[in-house]
Amino acid sequence: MNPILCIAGPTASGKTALAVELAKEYNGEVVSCDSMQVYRRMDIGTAKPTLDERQGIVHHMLDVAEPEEEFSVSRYCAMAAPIVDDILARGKTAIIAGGTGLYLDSLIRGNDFAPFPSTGVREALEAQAREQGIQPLLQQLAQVDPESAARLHPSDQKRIIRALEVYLETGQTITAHNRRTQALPPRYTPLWLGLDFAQRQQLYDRIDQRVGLMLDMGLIAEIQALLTSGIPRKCTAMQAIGYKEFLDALEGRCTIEEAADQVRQSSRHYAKRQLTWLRRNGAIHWLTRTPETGPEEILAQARQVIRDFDK
RNA sequence: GCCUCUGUAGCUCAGUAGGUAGAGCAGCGGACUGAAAAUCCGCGUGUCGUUGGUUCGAUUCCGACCGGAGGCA
Repeated sequence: MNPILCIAGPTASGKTALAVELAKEYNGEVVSCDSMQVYRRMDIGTAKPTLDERQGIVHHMLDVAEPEEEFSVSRYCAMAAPIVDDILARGKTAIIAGGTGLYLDSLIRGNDFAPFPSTGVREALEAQAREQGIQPLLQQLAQVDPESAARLHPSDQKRIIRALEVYLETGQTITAHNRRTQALPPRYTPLWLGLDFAQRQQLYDRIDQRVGLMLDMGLIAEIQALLTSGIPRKCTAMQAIGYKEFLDALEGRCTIEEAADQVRQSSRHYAKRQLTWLRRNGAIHWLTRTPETGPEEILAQARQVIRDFDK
């Protein structure tokens, strides 16, 4: 069988459980692919698999950064690729499981990223955007990289700034850079499995349920502990769904119940975005659940896909 | 029981000086290459409570009825 399995799907779709079951059957190790589970001390709100849930299966890429640290796709790939290679070298199956589409694709395709400016270029551009609006920056971009300027929506400040900073820092356009990395052959060719539901509502119900569970498990206390440890409120980790909203409640901007509603809402929106990302990946074998299908049936479907692949 | 207000999209509400209606949120779709749980874009037909009447024409005016809120008894 293919030594690399990729398990994708929206939040609360059951990726963790499926990954562990398949790891047990195919002598595998799990490589988590989640932009928030990389942070230590953020366990409940990120739905990081507990030791019990891991059932003795080795999990990589969990707890590899402090919440106040900068983390990024590029760092993720730099750390995860050697781990995948090592698993394969030891003759085991690498099971890459997670919901962060960009990280998943970048790891698999072996994307190479343009250097990140260390000189405060970004801050300067952001300040300029704040003072004069994005229009001058977009015009500046149009001068050096007309393709990007045309492709990017004028409201997409974040990407306009990134495109500009890549040019200012490297002297090359992000368009040229992307073209080059896309021309490279993919680093891995995994067997893709995707989890989805026949009825969107079923996913949403699971999300609602999970948020309640997180509260019961002590999410509020987890956030308070992070705050007492002094982590800055505007670091990347604090943008995580379930954290930013309850932070508002803890700081008196809303009630706990309002925050919980907001978390459910943001999670639904997020799940939808995840599905949009995944849907364009034609390599995914979708395992679709209905209210009647239990975890065993999903596992059986997964086995079937793997068997078919081996033929 | 009487009086007043109210009934328009899944929700909250605008509006039409009579020519069959539009916002926010929800929902749905999409983009995405060093913040990605981030960031950004697109999509609005619904017996205008029911039923009579006036009118060429009613969601809009009038009546009755049925919901809802408040007030007086």
